[in-house]
Amino acid sequence: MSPRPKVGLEINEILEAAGEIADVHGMREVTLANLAKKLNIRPPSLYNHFEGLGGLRKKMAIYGIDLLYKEMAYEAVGVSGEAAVLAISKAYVEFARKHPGLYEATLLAPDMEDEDVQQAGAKIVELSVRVLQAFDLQGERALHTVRGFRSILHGFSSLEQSGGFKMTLDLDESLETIIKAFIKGMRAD
Amino acid sequence: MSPRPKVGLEINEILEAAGEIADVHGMREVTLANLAKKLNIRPPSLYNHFEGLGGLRKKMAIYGIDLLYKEMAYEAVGVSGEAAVLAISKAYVEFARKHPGLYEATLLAPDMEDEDVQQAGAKIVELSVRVLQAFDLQGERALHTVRGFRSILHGFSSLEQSGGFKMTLDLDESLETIIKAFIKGMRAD
DNA sequence: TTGTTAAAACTAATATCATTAGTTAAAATA
DNA sequence: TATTTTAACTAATGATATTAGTTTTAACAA
Repeated sequence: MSPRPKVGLEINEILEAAGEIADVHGMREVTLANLAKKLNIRPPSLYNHFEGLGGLRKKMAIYGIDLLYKEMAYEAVGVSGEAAVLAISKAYVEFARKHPGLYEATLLAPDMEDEDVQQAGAKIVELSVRVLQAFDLQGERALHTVRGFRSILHGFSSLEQSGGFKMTLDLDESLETIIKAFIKGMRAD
Repeated sequence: MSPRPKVGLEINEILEAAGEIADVHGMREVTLANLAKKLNIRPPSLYNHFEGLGGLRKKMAIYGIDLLYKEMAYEAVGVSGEAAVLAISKAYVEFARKHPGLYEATLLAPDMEDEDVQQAGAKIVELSVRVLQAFDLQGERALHTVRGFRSILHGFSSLEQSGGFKMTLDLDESLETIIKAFIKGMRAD
């Protein structure tokens, strides 16, 4: 058997620390220097845990997507139809609000086509598909619906986070109105 | 009067060069070093044209937003109602396709709350408001509609650009279907 | 308990950046 | 032609990511 020395840090502790920096100061401040300082180690030591800064960004993206998925899935239990769609929608934007840095990280992977990143995202798509299946959409229309749903969630969160919505108009009300309208429009033949 | 020496580079030539780098290699490659090399000057000389890398990113964001606005406004002439909404929607995603780097730049301003950045974006919001007015939406519902419309366009473009849509399903058809459904749902009382 | 092994830390060094300071060249206006 | 403003330059600094090679640490086997 191979010895598995448990010395120092677990990858999850590292991602947690990196997530904290990202949430508080933004992804721009997630540098190997800053991360190492927070962990009380030297920057080169981080290379034992991931492949440089790009590797860290990739791992952070997956970490964030997984967390996002978990919160969506949690809110989806025990509800169905429109209520379920609204539930996972709110969970999505709530995640972006609570973890602005990690949400930013989910969009900052060096290569979004990467196998692992795709796989993490696929779970969210799958969840969306399952929730939207309640509306019995036919063939291609079902696929268009999923694309639209994702576009709304992602666009809404991004715009909200970057201060794109200026008006003093309740944001949660906007999201609910938008989602309801989209579903209604998609169901109409 | 103050002499205005025209020597060397115009700010627009610089932004054009920076935009080229961004479109071909991504915003990550837009460094002062790379930009200076492309312009055949030394990196510090760029500080005569903008305030460091942050200043460049801000100017690129505004430059991109302006360009995006122009293309949308161009496609909006001579059409009305749903056709107009579809026209500016297509112009939006087409811009992101033709200028992936500049579109990336529009989201990468160091401070999205910045006065100049806000002002550039306001023109697009205004155009959207004007086009959506054809549907006679009342009060707050009109504002929710604009928010939803922007979310769809931004989300769709971002996801398309980062390879978020995997299925072999026509993208333009998706966009048209999504926009039509959203409008239909918003018009329904 | 003790030796082996693999993981994870370290030091030292390098290359690439952005950035600042101070200086020089160039061109448009008066 | 002289002045003034702009925009280029050189030189230097500090921060960064990254590589190479080495040492320490801790789990496992003997």
